[in-house]
Amino acid sequence: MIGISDKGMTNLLSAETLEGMAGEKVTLHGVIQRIRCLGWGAFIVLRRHDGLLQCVMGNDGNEEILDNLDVEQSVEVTGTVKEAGIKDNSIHPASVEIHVDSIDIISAPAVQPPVDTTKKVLDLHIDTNLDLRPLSLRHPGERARLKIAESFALGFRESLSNMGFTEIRTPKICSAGAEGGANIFKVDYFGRPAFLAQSPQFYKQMGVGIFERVFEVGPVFRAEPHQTSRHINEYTSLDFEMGFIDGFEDVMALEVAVLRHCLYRVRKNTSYELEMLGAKMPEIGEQIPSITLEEAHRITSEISGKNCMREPDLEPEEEKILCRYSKEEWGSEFLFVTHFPTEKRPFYTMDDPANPGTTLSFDLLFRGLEVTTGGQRIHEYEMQVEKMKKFGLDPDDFESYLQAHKYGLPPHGGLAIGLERMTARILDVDNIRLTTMFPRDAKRLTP
RNA sequence: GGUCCGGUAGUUCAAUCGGCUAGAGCACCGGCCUGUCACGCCGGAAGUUGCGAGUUCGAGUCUCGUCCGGACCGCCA
Repeated sequence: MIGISDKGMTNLLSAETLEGMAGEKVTLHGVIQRIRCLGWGAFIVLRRHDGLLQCVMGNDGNEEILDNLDVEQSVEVTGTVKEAGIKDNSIHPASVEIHVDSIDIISAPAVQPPVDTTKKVLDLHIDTNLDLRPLSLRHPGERARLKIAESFALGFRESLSNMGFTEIRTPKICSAGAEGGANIFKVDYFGRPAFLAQSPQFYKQMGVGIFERVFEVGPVFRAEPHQTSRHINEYTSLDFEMGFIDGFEDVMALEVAVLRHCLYRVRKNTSYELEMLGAKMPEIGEQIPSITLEEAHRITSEISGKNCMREPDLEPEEEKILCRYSKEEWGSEFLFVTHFPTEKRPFYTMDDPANPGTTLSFDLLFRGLEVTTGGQRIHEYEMQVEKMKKFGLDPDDFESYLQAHKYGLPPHGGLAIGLERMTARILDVDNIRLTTMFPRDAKRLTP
């Protein structure tokens, strides 16, 4: 037997730690991101867990080792931390650098990278980028997007956790789709048909009966064969569901609070990445404006000159017009749109008793794109059974789900935020695939 | 599924009305450079123009077929 102790674990020497260590000798690891050779020596930039670190090495007596160094080698460096004023905003820490005593190659790539990841801008065709994802994501700007998405999701978890929500993990292999639609992936489950989850909706509602307030960060699957820059077939859904609401406005109010914290967390945790990418973070003022779908159509009809009044939903062009309008008129880059028609919303959506034909539901638009859908759900058993029948669904097919209603549920509602879409709009990235680590679309199953 | 656009060096892009040896940046290789920061300077190598057929004296360019991709639409909690 040997004992494994957590004492004496490797100190990762974060960028912040290194900034306070001028004059000290350190040994650390990294991967060579780029090398700039000058007559007297070289600048060796290491890619580390939390940024890029500049190392400096003179030629004298080092000709052979410098000659052997190459990008993407894993190295161990020993040297002295020195003050530096580095202008390149992809370097972090920027206030110090390492004056190298020795550098050892621990591991080297088998072949030269097919694309240039050493430059500030990774200038790749999207298809090349996605084919080479294990490599292209090593580029500081590419991986920064994933860090920002991570921080946003972390903010989501933190804020809900602090407000008494329980984080749940629900099955992704299900016996029926949450929407009953055709856009669902079928899988073989020991000879029985099963489906990949389109949404944790059913389980969130059951969760309300158990914990009152629940949330989940997880994958959802959509089998729609659409080919657009804002759709992928597997994405990360930030979901919550809460009991004892007075109306769907409570859900929207909570989203305002959650978003505020998510944006705070992104600013706080990824300021280096935001600056490197030149991101313009949105601000949330006192409130986020909210309009009904009818008002929305009136506005877009006036602006575009096209009559949109009879559209049951918002078209992509309308979403863009509305966001521009919201920013100019109300100073908000976020905009709620409420009261979507009954037939455009799933069967579990609560109808608005005051406005027949519409539902107590909302979308949140942000910078021209729908990033959230939510609303109040039906909590009474009989009402839910009736609406299923109206939708042409057989309640018997949803027996296990309906246990939640049958045994009593408080009035409740919730929402889902698309993480990759949110990240793409924060960073002004055109294609959602570029804010996804390994995107899945109709034509892409690898890497 | 529909409409439009594209496929040229490892990569990102040029190539005028169909006309000279298909060019350039970056990467790569060689040389130079005492603080770079998308370093700089000099030189070099690198191509079955997605694939197949056709028209033509001549095709990256025009036509047909085929494969692959992109944008938008349909669709979309």
